[in-house]
Amino acid sequence: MNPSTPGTLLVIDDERQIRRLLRVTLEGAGYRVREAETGQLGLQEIAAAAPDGVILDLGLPDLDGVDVLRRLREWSRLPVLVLSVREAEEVKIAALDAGADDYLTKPFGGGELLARVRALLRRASTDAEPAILRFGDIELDRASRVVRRSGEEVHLTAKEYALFALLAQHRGKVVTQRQLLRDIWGANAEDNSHYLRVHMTHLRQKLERHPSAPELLKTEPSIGYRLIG
Amino acid sequence: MNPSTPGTLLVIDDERQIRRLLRVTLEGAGYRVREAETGQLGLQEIAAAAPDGVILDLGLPDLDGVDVLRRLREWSRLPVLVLSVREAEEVKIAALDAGADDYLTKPFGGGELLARVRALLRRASTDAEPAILRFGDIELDRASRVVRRSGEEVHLTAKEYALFALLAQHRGKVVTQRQLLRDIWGANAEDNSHYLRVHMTHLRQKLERHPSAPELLKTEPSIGYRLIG
DNA sequence: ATCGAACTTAAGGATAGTTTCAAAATAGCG
DNA sequence: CGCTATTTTGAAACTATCCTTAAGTTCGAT
Repeated sequence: MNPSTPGTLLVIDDERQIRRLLRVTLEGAGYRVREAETGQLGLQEIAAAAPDGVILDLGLPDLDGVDVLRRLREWSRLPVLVLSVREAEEVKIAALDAGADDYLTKPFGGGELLARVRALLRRASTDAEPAILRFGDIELDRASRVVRRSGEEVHLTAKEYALFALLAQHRGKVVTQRQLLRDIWGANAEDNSHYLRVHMTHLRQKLERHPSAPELLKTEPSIGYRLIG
Repeated sequence: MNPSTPGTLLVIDDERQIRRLLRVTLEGAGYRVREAETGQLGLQEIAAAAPDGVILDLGLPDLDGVDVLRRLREWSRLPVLVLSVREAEEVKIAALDAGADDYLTKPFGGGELLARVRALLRRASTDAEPAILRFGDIELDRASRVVRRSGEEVHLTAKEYALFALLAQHRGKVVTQRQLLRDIWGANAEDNSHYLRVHMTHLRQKLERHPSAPELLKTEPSIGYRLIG
């Protein structure tokens, strides 16, 4: 938003055309841009110039883009936006797992690029959330891991708490079954949506006024659940 | 809108007459116009001159117009308006599937051409997709996966939401039935256009002021649907 | 005008998904 | 080690959503 401090970005890409496209687009929006042609040089540049964010093409000749990312993550949380071609799903996922903050599929429009970059840098600067969240007469105290209902403490089991906390973190948004399962039970339980259903029932019985007509913990059939806040 | 920056357009057409007609009409409205006689030359011109949009005739002698489009889409999302004769439904659909942004049937009036071109460029300039899209009194919050109508939340089923979100993503441009079916139901449901019709009816009943005279969700008979935004 | 293709709309049954209860397995704690 | 709390598993009833069928409508073409 503030054009005086949009920040410096490092583009790591071996194709000159793409580098030029990125430079033009980003400088047009007020960012300063540095370039590196290989992963090796990119890592050096990061250490030397300390940019505010990195745009990393996954199709690099020397190091695999994912490797660059892994190495970087050994010592830095610098925001990284990853670039890939549509087909490379595998690579994209590997990159996200290795700590990429976002990805963009080639070909992309200038507007989309800028939006992603903005989001990338914004996220990096503000990720603090208050410790106590309130939803009607329910409150979640994340600092002490306690849930209260009209002031009274409600005992939740580990899974119940994890579920509630995750939904609370995304208050108002639908959280997919897959996401819930992956975060709480791990990646290999992604199909056991039954777990979710059972624990959701328990949660409702502890937190809802009328458990069978929930006002707080809503179902989105075949998608996921959502906490109304 | 702003006559000082209407942009440069590349016309790719083998018929001199049509090129002249387009040039006159577009320059009259303040656009700068470049021309290319074949698909081959057109692609070169795009790479060299970087126009803001392309008007592509599908009836080219060297490359099939659809091929030109496919090649272009390998590296660019440049807005493309496609020109075809009324009879060539197949080709038109193929072009839209290959990534054309809009189409115009020959013969066409100058006013219609200009309106489409304006829409084409406007759309391209604002593809910094914000999380919340607005269409009249309807808003689509993609982050939360929620749709509101005059502020009130409207509940959409999974299919309805997918359909609406897909159309919204391509606001203003026709999305082919095939595209919709493939994206939402999967590749093997490409013929069941009836699914679309039923769910579109439901969507209209939830979102339109007068469901049987839709202002938002328009039908393009035998092509697809289009969300006016 | 009439026809046909494509579309809209309504309604019921089929299906996929959800809730709920309860019992079996597991984990955690004294 | 045994007890309890928790989680997982299983089964049944229930519900929302989706698909299908069928009738009516629109619109361009013959």
